Amino acid sequence: MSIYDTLNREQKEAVMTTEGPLLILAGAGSGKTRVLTHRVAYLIDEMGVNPWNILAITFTNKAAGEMKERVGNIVDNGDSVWVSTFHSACLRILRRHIYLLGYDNNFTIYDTDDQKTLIKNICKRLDIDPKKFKERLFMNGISSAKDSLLSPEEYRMSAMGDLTKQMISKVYFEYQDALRQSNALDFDDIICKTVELFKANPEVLDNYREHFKYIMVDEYQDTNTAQFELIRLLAEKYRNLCVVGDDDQSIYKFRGANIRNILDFEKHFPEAKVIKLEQNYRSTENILAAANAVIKNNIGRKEKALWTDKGNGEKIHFRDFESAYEEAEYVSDDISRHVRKGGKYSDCAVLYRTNAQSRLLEEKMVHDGIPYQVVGSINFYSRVEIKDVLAYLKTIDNAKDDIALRRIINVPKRGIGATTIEKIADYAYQNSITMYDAMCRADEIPTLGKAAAKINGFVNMIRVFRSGLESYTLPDLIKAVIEKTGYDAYLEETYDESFEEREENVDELISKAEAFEEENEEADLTSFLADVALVADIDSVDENDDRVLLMTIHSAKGLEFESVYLTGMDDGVFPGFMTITTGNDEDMEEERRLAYVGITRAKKELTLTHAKARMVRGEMQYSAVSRFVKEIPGELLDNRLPQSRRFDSYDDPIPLQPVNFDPRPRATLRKKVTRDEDKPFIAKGISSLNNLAGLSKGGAALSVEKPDYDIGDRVKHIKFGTGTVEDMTKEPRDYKVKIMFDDAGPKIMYASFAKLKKV
DNA sequence: CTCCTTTGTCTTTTT
DNA sequence: GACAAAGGAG
Repeated sequence: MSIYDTLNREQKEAVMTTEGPLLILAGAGSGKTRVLTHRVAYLIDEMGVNPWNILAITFTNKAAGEMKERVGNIVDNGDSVWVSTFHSACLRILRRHIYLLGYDNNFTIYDTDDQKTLIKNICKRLDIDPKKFKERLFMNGISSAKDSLLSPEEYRMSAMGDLTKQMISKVYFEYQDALRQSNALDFDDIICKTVELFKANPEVLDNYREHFKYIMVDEYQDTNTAQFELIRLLAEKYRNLCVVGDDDQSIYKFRGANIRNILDFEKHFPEAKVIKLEQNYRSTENILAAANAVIKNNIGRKEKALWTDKGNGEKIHFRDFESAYEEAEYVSDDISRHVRKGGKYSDCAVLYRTNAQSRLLEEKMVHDGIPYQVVGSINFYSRVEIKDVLAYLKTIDNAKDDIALRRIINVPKRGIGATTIEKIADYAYQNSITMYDAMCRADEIPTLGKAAAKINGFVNMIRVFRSGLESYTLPDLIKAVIEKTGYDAYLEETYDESFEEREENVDELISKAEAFEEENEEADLTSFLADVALVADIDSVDENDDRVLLMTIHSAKGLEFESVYLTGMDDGVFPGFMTITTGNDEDMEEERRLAYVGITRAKKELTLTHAKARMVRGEMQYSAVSRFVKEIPGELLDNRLPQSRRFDSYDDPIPLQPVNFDPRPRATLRKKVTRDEDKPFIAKGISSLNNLAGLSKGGAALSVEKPDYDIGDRVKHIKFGTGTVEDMTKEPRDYKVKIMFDDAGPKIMYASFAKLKKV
């Protein structure tokens, strides 16, 4: 009996088809990870392929690590297989060869924040009105140009007759120049510079073609044009390319993912063999039926028939709530119940469409003492304090990085203000040198005056760090930076409330540097910075922790849980308001695929929740049950939808508009709200809001009416306990109350949401 | 140059 | 409700 006997017929066929192009259409939960690992093992053990000749691309670092581990469990010399993400694989290649494109091999990586800062600076220099042209527009424009491998020149050609595009083209040129000047690459560059490298240097490409004779790509449906081109270049010679994907799970169009890559695979590789994996080993029949019922509303997909032998299982739970607050309460309570029955916290995942929705859930879990981890929202490495420290390291490592330099030049404060910085930037720009080089010549810049002394001090400090680079270990270097710059003290005086947490984060960074040195032989500063730039938040999840995971559905891709809560199943939240109003079918289909991904994360239990009202950007939003819930046959749910809604067709726009929908531009609406606050429209909104918050009991329906407590009264809050009302001010829409809580200290809150009870 | 307040803006998903 | 930018005072 061999390890391959545990595979089903199709899986076995996929594992044993080692030569030529192969497309594996792997439905959700069909065991594709097993297929991939076994395929690697089979190549090595049975086909005698050198592990070094295998390249496997995964979607996250975490997935790469897991696959490496599993392969290592099956075969002896699995270590030399390249298993990594597109970005880390390309990074490894570029570190060796990018000098051929005129960059230094110790280039830095710009994340989205850095990108934005750079574009902002460019816009300022080009005198672009930020009100008319938003940075976002340029970022998206440039990014999608790069995703489709358009150089600034090519983009300019395509921009003919389109004023906005011409504008983007201008910025794109400047942006690319600035990146080169700073010896930096952005995320997209990591891929497309590799393609550029291969195209410009056939001998390098050939070298890697010989290296990677067998290539596998996971989550193929989410590759973009640049990634496809990269793979095509590498695989063209030996044509041993195996891609695994599911067109129904393509959810990264916004990031340039091109669903045609999977739909047209057989056109690009006519000799390709196609294998469908349709048996689902993850979910019960009910969950699968729900997923199938939703996804079948999409057109233009590859037909698949997922099935399972796991039996019906429990019905899908559907719960409808008056407010997002109650929704969070239910989810939290239900998880507690699950644990009381002997389950684990880590069996459960709470998923939502947008990161902002995590807040209420989190509060509730803190309150109930449920251990949880929020994945996403703010990546560890994008916290300000971490970015600051990293900016120091970047400046020490690669002094060409202007963005990093600008970040720390006056943090902590050392008396170098905005005017001085702009003078340096101007001088640098005029002389085509980096800002750091300009600062080294501070005495030659006439306009600086006495600020020059401060700049010399800064430059000297960086020089000292740099001279210590040889002798310091990474953690020591970070510690030295924090000490010499007085960064700890700076944190304490800048963030009076959160400084402890921030200091812990910095300590965490030091431990990560320690771990990095242990794991890597060549643990130099450059590679540490690169490693850190490509870490996704999901990579930090440890299965052995018994915690509930909270994350977006996007982050949950590739994961599975015993019990999944899909929260915020509201029309307007999921699918998003924008998708509904623009009426773009493609966008709606992508949202639907996202729903499909969410549903299919569940193994045994699936709970869908909807809240009739929730706060979105400070305003109450009312919504109907998500159309995706309505696409699930009623008999699969344990709780029928409310009759009136259930049989509404959602083609009919009127009943499904959020109650406060108003076609006027926001600004107009807002002004009106503040000016005549007791128009029926508003009054109605507020009173129903009060009902939802459970405040109508005392008869005080309108929140503009005074609460039943006053300054000096003792009140009780559900989370903060008892306290004394210190101040109360009437605002147009609500009362703002300041309370000194006995335990939690002073808080300012709005009366209608605080749910304060007089004691 | 720095600190504070006020004003305005907000499509969401991430390597 | 959260955050960045802008404006004004010290």
